[in-house]
Amino acid sequence: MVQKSKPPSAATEPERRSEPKRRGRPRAYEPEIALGKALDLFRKQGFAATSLDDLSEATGMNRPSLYSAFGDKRELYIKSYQRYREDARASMVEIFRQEMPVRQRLARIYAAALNIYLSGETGPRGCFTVVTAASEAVGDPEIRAMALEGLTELDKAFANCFRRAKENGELPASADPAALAQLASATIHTIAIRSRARVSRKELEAIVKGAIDVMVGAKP
Amino acid sequence: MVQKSKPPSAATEPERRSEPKRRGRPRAYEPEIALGKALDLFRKQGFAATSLDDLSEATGMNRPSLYSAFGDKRELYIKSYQRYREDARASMVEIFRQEMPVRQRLARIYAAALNIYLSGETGPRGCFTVVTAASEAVGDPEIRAMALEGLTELDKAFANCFRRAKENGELPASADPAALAQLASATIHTIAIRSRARVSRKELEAIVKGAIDVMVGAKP
DNA sequence: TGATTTTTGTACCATATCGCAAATTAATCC
DNA sequence: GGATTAATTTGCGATATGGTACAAAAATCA
Repeated sequence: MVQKSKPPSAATEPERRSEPKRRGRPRAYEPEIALGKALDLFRKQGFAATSLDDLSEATGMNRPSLYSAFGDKRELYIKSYQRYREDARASMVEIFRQEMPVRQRLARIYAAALNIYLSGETGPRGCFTVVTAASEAVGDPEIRAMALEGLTELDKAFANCFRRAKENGELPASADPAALAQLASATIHTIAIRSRARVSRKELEAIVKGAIDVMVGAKP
Repeated sequence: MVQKSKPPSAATEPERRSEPKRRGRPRAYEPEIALGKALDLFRKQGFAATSLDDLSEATGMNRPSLYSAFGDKRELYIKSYQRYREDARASMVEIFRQEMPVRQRLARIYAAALNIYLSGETGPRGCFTVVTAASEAVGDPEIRAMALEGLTELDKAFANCFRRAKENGELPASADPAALAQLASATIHTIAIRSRARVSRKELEAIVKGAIDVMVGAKP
């Protein structure tokens, strides 16, 4: 029940700035990587199918430690989802910010999404929002709010992207950024779902290419 | 533990043709409606979160009866999914078959989809494939095969639809039916997901309209 | 009526699950 | 070194879960 054989010495703990010299027994785990392991499990199995024993084994923490660190199962699920959203946002925010042609921007966003969805040792992990959060959303208002936030955040980013493209003359004046954005989001959703059904990366990339062609016009 | 207070007399059982005069004690349930109740539950809660007690209560059958009729939980889940796909196909096959303008055909397909996704007494039920089957698909080859089948079946129907539209001159010669089809499927998937997050019917219809406009051109 | 057949109803088993309490260990503070 | 603090470990308990055995019930057949 140990996360790392090597205990975190002062030298091997670069993130703790100023070393606050915590009082009691030191933690045998690092919260961030433990949360990452929990996230992996929830993404793979969903909420109900993931037991505390599974989580305990994956994180290397026993149950009381899990509770003291993250609260009960539902809280851990929610914290995992927050972490997922932060990671996903981090992997895309730069692509949305930098200046580049729409086509390239879209291609890079979808490449980032595919990397998130297809990674995983025991099979593709898919998208947290699509695979499990949407499922829990009907019954849990807090999860529903987070899922909605995730959906609209992506819609807005895409809408912004198409609006800029229109201003740059990359899209015709008749283009509707909001409608295009929702199609762009829909493409994200469809590859998330298909990746769960183990559709190959190649096919998913073909879907992405076709979608981009329809949205911004076939490459000249 | 009774499905209907009125026992099925010979007169009130129109579907059993020729009345084979079954030998033993008559069933207290009708398999078709019991399967429908199980389907509702699985759609709402997914596989793991649905217990046999839940299923027993919903179907009005006790567990031994459930087993003798449908097998274990996984088999019941698979039979529910088959039933769902049959129902979904039935609600769309005519729309795909009949002769009508693309725009109208798409509108009617999406209306049918929304009816499936938004119905439900305790909240929107979403799409079986998207909400729960995609989740189980990574770990279960049989479910994965069914999910893949459902996805490609829809893709093909849409591709066929766009191919005909192109032949009829409703779409430009440059249109790519396969790419459009995958976008049309993606739109199905996105409204399935959003419906689970309780996005209103109005908003979903707006998304559908925008998607149709992009796919076949804004209405003149 | 009595034998046969099929389904139902009750009860049960072994295990899994969530959550927590109590004792133990390892660090710092004085 | 002893007190204090915080995390770990072990283990428990109440309940839930998937699955099944077995007897009672309700129909047909002879």
